[in-house]
Amino acid sequence: MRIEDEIKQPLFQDEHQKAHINLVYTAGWLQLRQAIAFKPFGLTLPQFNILRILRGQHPLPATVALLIDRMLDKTSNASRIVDRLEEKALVTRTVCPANRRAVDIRITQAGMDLLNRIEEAGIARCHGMSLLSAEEAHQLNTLLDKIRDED
Amino acid sequence: MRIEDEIKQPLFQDEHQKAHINLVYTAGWLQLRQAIAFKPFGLTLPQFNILRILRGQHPLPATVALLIDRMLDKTSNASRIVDRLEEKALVTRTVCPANRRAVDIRITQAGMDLLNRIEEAGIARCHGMSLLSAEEAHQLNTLLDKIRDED
DNA sequence: CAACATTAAATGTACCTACATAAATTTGCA
DNA sequence: TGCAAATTTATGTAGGTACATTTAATGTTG
Repeated sequence: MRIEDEIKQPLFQDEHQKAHINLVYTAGWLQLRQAIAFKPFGLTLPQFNILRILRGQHPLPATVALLIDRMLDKTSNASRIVDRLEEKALVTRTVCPANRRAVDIRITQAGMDLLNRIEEAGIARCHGMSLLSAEEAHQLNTLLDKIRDED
Repeated sequence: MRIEDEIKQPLFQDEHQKAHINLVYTAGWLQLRQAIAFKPFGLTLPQFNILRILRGQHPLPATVALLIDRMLDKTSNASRIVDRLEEKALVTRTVCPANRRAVDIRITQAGMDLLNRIEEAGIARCHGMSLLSAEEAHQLNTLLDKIRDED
């Protein structure tokens, strides 16, 4: 469906404004679908992403600072997301012996098992993007990188 | 900056997964910049968007249902966003005489003035997108629409 | 060494989404 | 008419972002 019809706004100032709105709308569309897919596993998207980072580190621990560094959303509150994972016994938190200000965060076996079950279910695959050819996906990457070029 | 470097993940499964992450990341990047621009005016992005819809309706009122219909984020809670705008006296809420279940929401003069000041400041223009040519913006729109085609 | 600055994480606040449910009103129909 | 169903908004709860502040531990420096 064209973006015009999705949000019932028939005219945009120009192709740039339309692309801006389309980009934000489409990202939200993708994230909503992913969130719904994760719901049966009792995970939110940020929780899933942190679990994956922890698995990538395993058997080494991660600190909160490392999680923030690796996360898509740098300003999110990793500390409180880890709270929820800890409540569900998917991660452990221990004071780092080498630097007692820091906290060592590790994925548990239960966390590993959950990630495996999610991946076996094929949930983590990129829904939606499958309608693009590899060439189109590459084109999209190029355009997106260009948008952020002033960074 | 390439998305690989932004999130310190050197390798992706394929161009599709990369495009997915790139899309979500870039949308967040754009929205954060917009949110920062609105902050001096005491508005959040959803509040600004609702104010614009109300101006589009003016002098007719809008109902909550109409706002939801026009918003990018269909599942957002328009009712509570209107709460905040009402507290700031940027909108009014009156029971709709024709249908007393519904609520007539109208932008106030203060709301109009605020929108004008924001637009004079050029805040609402599409940051970032300006680095794309019109042709590229069009290409981007085509790709994004295609992603959501299974809708 | 003591005082101060810096760092790492946690916490508080405001506002947001997502979703379920409640409350009030209107509509439809036996 | 009367009552159930549908509609419209508001509210409750869980979890998220954004940002300022606090707390504890570590570095640094006179």
